[in-house]
Amino acid sequence: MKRFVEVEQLLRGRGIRLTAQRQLVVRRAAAYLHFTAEELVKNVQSFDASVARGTVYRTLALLHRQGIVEKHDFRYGPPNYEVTLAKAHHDHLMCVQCGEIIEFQEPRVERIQDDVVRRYGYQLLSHTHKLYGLCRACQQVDRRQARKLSPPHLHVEEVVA
Amino acid sequence: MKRFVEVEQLLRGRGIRLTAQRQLVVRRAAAYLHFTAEELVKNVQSFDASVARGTVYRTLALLHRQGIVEKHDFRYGPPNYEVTLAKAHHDHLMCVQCGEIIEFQEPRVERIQDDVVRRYGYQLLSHTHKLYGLCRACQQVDRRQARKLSPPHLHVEEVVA
DNA sequence: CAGCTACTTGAGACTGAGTCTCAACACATC
DNA sequence: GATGTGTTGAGACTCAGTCTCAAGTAGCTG
Repeated sequence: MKRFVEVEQLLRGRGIRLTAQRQLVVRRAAAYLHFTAEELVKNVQSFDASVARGTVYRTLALLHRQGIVEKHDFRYGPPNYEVTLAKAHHDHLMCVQCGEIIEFQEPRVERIQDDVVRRYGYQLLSHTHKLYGLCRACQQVDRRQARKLSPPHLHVEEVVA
Repeated sequence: MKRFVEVEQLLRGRGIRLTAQRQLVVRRAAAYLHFTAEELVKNVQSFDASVARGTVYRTLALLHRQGIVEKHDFRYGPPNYEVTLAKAHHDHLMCVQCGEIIEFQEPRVERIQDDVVRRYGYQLLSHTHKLYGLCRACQQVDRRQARKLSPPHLHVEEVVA
């Protein structure tokens, strides 16, 4: 099932009005793994130029409040958003050269976190765990850079379904 | 030994000019555990109002390039900076209510990270691991909130030495 | 110490990302 | 179709951060 259908059902179920603009924003957002707010604005406007920037931001905030999208502050540039509905919790590994983002799961880390939090008497609400490095391809590009070769490869990120 | 002395020695050793403005910025930065760029601007200007905002940002960028300060994107608000010179690596636990930040070390997590990175063929360069929750005091404030009691406590953060 | 060069600074314009305001519009319900 | 509430587009605004540039300063060299 396409991801945006679930999101739309959820919103409707909560009595939230699903206007044409909101549908477009939801569908475009669901088509990407990770995106910045401005990327989403451009993408939405390429389908319907009359949708205002403010509307995209508002809808994004709405989805965030509803727990449907998550906001990630990767270093380097503005925050990334991600539609996480019906997705298991995961953390991120990012290539600082080409920007590829890999999602990983590590239950062992989650257990250690509980330890840490207990140690300081905190109540854990959420966490972020981000690893930054070079992907295999970029490590090679780096090595070839001395010889000034090809530009870094690109990762196309649009989800097919 | 005061922290800023080390920083100043390091900069001089690398042939970087230590102007009066830079000294002031370094000293004020070293006086805090965590601070935002704008906080630092205000703090520096309270000692010498003639120092321009741009100079503070420039010096902060210089210290960052020199590996002396680290930048942390906590959610909620602009990024925090931290003078990390001669400080062991650590991660952060933050109270989302009062903003207290605790630094913790967890070698076990570092080992698991190496696993993850190997699994995807990456070369690890750095990482951030942030836990968000409620500190002991704020958990209690939360419980009392139904009865509308005292405002949240404050954490004074200036370092004494 | 005068002259030269390179670096640094203050002031303020500029930018990008995000928020706010408000009049116009759309929708759901009666 | 009247009414009330929620949503939208347009554009002004804010805030953090960057850039530009003329003026100032430091560190040589002779």
